[in-house]
Amino acid sequence: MKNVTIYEIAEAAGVSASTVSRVINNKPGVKKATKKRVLECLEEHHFSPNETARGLVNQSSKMIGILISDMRTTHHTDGIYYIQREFSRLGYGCLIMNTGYDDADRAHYIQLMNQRRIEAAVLIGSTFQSDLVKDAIEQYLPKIPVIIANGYIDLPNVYGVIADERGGVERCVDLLRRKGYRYPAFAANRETPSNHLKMQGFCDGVRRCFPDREPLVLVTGSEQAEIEGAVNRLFEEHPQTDSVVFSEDPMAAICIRTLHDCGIDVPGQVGVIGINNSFIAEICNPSLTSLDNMLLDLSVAAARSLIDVLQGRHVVKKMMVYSRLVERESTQRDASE
Amino acid sequence: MKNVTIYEIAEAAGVSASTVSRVINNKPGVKKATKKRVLECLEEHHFSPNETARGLVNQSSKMIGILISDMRTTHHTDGIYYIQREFSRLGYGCLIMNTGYDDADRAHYIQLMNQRRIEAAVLIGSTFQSDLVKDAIEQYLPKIPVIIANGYIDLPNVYGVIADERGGVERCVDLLRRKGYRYPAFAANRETPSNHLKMQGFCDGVRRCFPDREPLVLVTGSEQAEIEGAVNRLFEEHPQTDSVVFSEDPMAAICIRTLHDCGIDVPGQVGVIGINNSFIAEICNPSLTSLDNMLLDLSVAAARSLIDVLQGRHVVKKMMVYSRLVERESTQRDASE
DNA sequence: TTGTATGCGTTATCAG
DNA sequence: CTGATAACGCATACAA
Repeated sequence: MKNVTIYEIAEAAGVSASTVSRVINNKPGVKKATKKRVLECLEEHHFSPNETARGLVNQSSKMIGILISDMRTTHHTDGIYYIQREFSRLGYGCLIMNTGYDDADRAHYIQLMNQRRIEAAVLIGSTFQSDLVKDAIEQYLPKIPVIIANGYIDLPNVYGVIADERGGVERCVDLLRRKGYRYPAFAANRETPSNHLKMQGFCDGVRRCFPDREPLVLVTGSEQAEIEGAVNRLFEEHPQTDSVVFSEDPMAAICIRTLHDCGIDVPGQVGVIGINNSFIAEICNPSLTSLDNMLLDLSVAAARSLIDVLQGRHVVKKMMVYSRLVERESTQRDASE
Repeated sequence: MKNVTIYEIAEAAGVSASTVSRVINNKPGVKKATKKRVLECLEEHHFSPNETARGLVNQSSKMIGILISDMRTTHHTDGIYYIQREFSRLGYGCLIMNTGYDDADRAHYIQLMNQRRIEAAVLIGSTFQSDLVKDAIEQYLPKIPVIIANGYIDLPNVYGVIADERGGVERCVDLLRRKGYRYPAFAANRETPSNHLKMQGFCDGVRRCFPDREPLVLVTGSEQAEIEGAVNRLFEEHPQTDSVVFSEDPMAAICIRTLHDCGIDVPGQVGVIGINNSFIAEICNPSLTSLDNMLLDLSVAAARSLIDVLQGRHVVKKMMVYSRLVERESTQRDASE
């Protein structure tokens, strides 16, 4: 019960395989009548062309590869979704792989992508900015366009669109000062290039807004218990702390919960800011002020660029999408105190 | 700068292409020495086999297809993640497509999957239980194993593992009664087979726990504003309502926010239950009692089944994963009132 | 142990 | 307008 081939169609229609091929691909130079006949046979036999064979002869897989560390990190799924939809529209399939955070594994996945002869690749996340990944791209994907969402690698075939994390977080500090907070801290879940930029932005802001202060920065881990623990420790060891910027909304949400359970008022006693402006920011109580780093716009830009490259248009190699600070209740207090 | 082929390797190593092929595939009958020489050339030329060509000759794409309505619905990404990882381990690539909710589109995507000659398919979500999808499977994927996560279609090559939504929601009603709530309502975001089962479970529960009561059920839409509106309307039109079960956690979270803004106490005046036991349930304030329908376990079971089928083992055609009710603060009141 | 020839399903290049 | 024929890159039966 294998799939029917153009030869069987050809036989059924009393023509040659080439004619069938021409009909399938809407090529000119086929008599109306025969075309109609072939079309009928195609329909009747439920023919659907073998893309594998097509890919072989056309030297084109009509597939793009999407690499992501872990697609369960929700703030990236919007991007994948968008990219998949756009490329689907153009007849491309999307091979999606979760690489994890180990660079050697990633190199392996990049090789796999090459074996599938993908025509372009999207790497999602700043953590793909590493030497091993760079080497792997040079070795396995040197000729196809590669775009990094929220990152950049300096190679001829690599494009990047990055978020304005540093500037965005710096503006978070501005906001905190405007609201009367005096002792801000910054907490990241893990060490990533992206989080590093956020830390830098935070330090920039603190040094500018509170020149006498040493920026207080911590790395917590991603588990709920770790974050709760870190928050508790933070307020024990630095009781003067009156505001925290978190590298991701969920962390901020957990912080709000934790403080609430300790009887600490947000935003009255402590101001909290998250990053990504995700759904969680809306449903927090108090709702969460969050830095929207425009991850979706970023993916949109990435997809557009990639499509442009594939269609031979000139494309900016590296660009930045500006972020936007969305104020909500978690920083809403008078600048009085 | 095309990719190097086995012929070029053959030439470089001074052997024939078939020998190279044998080495690559670790087939027996190659002299140690030549094998070593070939291996060196392979390494040196950065050879990586063209999976497209392999697929053509082997009649196997080494790809599975994953169809999902919208991967932004977070409670499904865990499943995709797991499935991708398991199949990756076996050397399979995952072609992932977001189909949307239109059945005709889905049929189209199923055809696309066939063109790529995927070796198995995973359909994620109860909404794939439709006649058009069934027809499409019969027509385009009649011979490869297809598994539906949280659904089932009666076809020889289709397997299904479903969640115990009906029983689970019925137990939610039990819990509410035990906690002293008397006027429960149920709200779903949209009409899906899965939500339908939940509604039925709710009705079962109400009829058993409160025989004199007519079950109160509403469909709200998925947007935040729609849900807020529905909640407000619910308590206007049915002021006696003292508890609500929502088809998804985020809806419940929004409800908690909305009630809080109206000065209605949860769980004191109103009990709230969500479904999926997602991250949101933990960070709600009050934290959210939620029915864990074991979506991850469900995906695990689905992946296992699919792998078993592919490896020729016998597999249960249809199975159910039991749900688990996780009590948190949003229903935590004494049964007094 | 190795090489030759053939085919996988399709498209493209020629002739006719 | 249509039909042979040769690729595409690899694997395999068969010969040597």
